[in-house]
Amino acid sequence: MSTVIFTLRRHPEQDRPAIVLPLVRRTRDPFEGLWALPGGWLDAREGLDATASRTLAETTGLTPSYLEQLYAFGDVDRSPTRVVSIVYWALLRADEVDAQVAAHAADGDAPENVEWFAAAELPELAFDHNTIVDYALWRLRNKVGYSRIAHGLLPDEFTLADLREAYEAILGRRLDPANFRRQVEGSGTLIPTESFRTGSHRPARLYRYNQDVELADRGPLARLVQPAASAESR
Amino acid sequence: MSTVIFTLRRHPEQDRPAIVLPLVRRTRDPFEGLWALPGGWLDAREGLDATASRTLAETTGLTPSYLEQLYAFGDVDRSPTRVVSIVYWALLRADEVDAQVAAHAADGDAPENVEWFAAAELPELAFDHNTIVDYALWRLRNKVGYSRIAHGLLPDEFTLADLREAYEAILGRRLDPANFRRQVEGSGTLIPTESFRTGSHRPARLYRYNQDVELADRGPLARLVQPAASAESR
DNA sequence: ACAAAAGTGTTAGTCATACACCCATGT
DNA sequence: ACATGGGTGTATGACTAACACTTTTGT
Repeated sequence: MSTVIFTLRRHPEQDRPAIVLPLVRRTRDPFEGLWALPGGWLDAREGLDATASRTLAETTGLTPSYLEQLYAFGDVDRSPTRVVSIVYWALLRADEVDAQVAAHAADGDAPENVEWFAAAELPELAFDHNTIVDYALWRLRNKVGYSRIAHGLLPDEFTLADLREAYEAILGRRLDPANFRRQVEGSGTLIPTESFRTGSHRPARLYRYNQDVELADRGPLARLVQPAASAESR
Repeated sequence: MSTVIFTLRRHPEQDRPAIVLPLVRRTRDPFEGLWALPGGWLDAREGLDATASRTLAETTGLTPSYLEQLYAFGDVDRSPTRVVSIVYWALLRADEVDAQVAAHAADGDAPENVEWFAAAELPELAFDHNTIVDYALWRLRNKVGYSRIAHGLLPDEFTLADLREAYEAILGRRLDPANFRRQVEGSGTLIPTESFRTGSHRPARLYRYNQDVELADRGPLARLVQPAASAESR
């Protein structure tokens, strides 16, 4: 069981955010010393989703805003000892990650052997994890085109530019601000607030996500899959 | 490991084809007597795709024209003894199924405890298999909208009406023949032949699928997943 | 001749894209 | 004042859906 965890990070020198994900350095064979996806072993008394949530919390200390099964990998040659690995992928809100990282830095108890990498510039990973990340990114890119999933990367309140930059980071290309505004406003998923973000140039209106709308349509799986995210009802 | 196997069947009394799938009657607890998806156990020396192909062949005696992993189900309450089941779904060409069924009928060695059911009128199934079939149908419906997957249900040569009826069976609604023709002709996946199917009214041109085009874009998984269908290169 | 499916043409509506333009703010 | 991002307006082309129409066969 492994999880590809995505969030958005704004590099200090750059002005545009990028997709980043946490990796864990392996401390034993096989692939000792290489970076790998965080994961854990399936507990006999635990559902698959619950296991993914748990291992994710153990790595990042956070609850994902979105969690979905990616694929089950089980080729005989993917590891010296053939292992079937069920892989999930998740989105974390950028603000929660920042808060968590800051808290760790203050306490001096940053998790050992965990590091965040830009998804576009990954090193060689253990097992078939490079392929797995590629597939997760592909799924994310596809899904952003027909769902509201990008909101899973943003805080409660955000500007249209924030949202657009999230889309741009995922898709890897610039979007027309004017057209983007109309599309997203017409989708009925945004609730405008009366607040504005000031600081540079003309203030931008802050929006809030309409929690009545699911981030993604999971079809007949929706009633089966109940992530422990009852915290964010509405 | 289970597989949802779809094919198209034209009922004698009806003129339109419908989606059907084979089920196996359980001969032991749990759920003895109920119908269930065909499946088998994972072999230690076998990849997941290979296992799906094998169990599919054991049930139908056929090689699928399309095979894709559906989902890994592993809720603790899905079975008295909690089992993680990796489920695949597959498409079979209608003509191959007909030939196989006819051969069995002639030999009198029709497989025991296997029966084909219309996907729209399933009985109560064992485990969570009703949900699994619903999900497979949902995936099929979605996929038919952005891929050429419906060709996996058809023989080498087919008319546009055949193809349209396959789409209609999957989507559950009628399509405009004129618009359907233009869309599919413009997609570049069809090769017209010089043959026509006669028999009723004006003869219809037969087409052939362009094997250079994949039935569906599998993204970064494409190079990993190599179904043993090298028979149909070109 | 007529019914029915094969196949062509035409039109209206919707949507994505490009881009010109005005608005409001910090410097 | 002016640069810059916020926000509005508008034209164009692509694609979808609806449907009238012609063609070709079997009966």
